[in-house]
Amino acid sequence: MSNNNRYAPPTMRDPLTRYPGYALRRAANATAADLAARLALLGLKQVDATILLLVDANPDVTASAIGRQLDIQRANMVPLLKRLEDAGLIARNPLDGKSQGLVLTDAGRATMEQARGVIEAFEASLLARIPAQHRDHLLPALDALWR
Amino acid sequence: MSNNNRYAPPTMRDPLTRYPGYALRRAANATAADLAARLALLGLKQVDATILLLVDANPDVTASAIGRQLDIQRANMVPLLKRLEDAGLIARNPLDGKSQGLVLTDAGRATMEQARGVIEAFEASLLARIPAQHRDHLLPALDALWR
DNA sequence: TATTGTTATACTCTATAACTATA
DNA sequence: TATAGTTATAGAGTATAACAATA
Repeated sequence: MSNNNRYAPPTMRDPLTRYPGYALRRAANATAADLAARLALLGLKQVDATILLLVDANPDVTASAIGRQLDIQRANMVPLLKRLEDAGLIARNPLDGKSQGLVLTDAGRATMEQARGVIEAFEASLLARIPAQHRDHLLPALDALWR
Repeated sequence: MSNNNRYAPPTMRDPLTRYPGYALRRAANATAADLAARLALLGLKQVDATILLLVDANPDVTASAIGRQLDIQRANMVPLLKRLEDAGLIARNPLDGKSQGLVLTDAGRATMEQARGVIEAFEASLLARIPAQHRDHLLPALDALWR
């Protein structure tokens, strides 16, 4: 007989599950793994898709500005953008002698549109898993924690 | 004049902020940084505190069982538990010729109690930041995403 | 003086494979 | 045959310091 049926207590007591902050971390990890698997079909990581959408919405944005927006160090943007550039998805556009504006290539725009479709499907499946009476409360509650 | 007042659009357009899944990741990162800073005052990382609470609630639990509960690979539990053992917080208790039950030492119990206090204060401050009408919906919504 | 882009580097976290000893 | 504990190792992701060139 299983030890995990409704008549017996679960094998391990987890005193952390009553904490919203703990549930927040676990839910973020679980859903991130889901999204990562979906984006991997496009050859993209989460951060790649995020950057593509951000560049699309902000043509000629700089690497530094993206880093500030996403909490990524300037230095760590370098290999990230190099990968996207090597993949032919973004191009650099000198703004002055120092800054470089980033833009999507045609291929980048096409990939971005696919990524947006994947993200929207992911977000829909995420919302669908939440009981209806809680659903609309999630985004405002989360926004209060980071924005 | 600032570019971020209520009469001008923000400097960068972020098309991702309307997605609950994105907000989930950002909120998790932001709150994890907060908790990490608080626990660092006790010389603990988040995973350390988690393990201490789990061992306290489940005396003689095995390393493998903790790993399953927390989604940590067996192999990665080894250095984690070694650190806690070296710090004198946990002890190993042979169950049979193969398994080792983990228990808290007296020092481990004291540190665990402190960690629990830090976590409860963190969780209270987290909930306090969420508007009252959304507050009670957070935990059930998150639970639906990972449990 | 502050900012941009960059290089180099170190550290943490995580994933994988393999091995042994025991249940 | 499956599981527990372990070792070794490789790969991400991230943090820090430093530098040159430009605003």
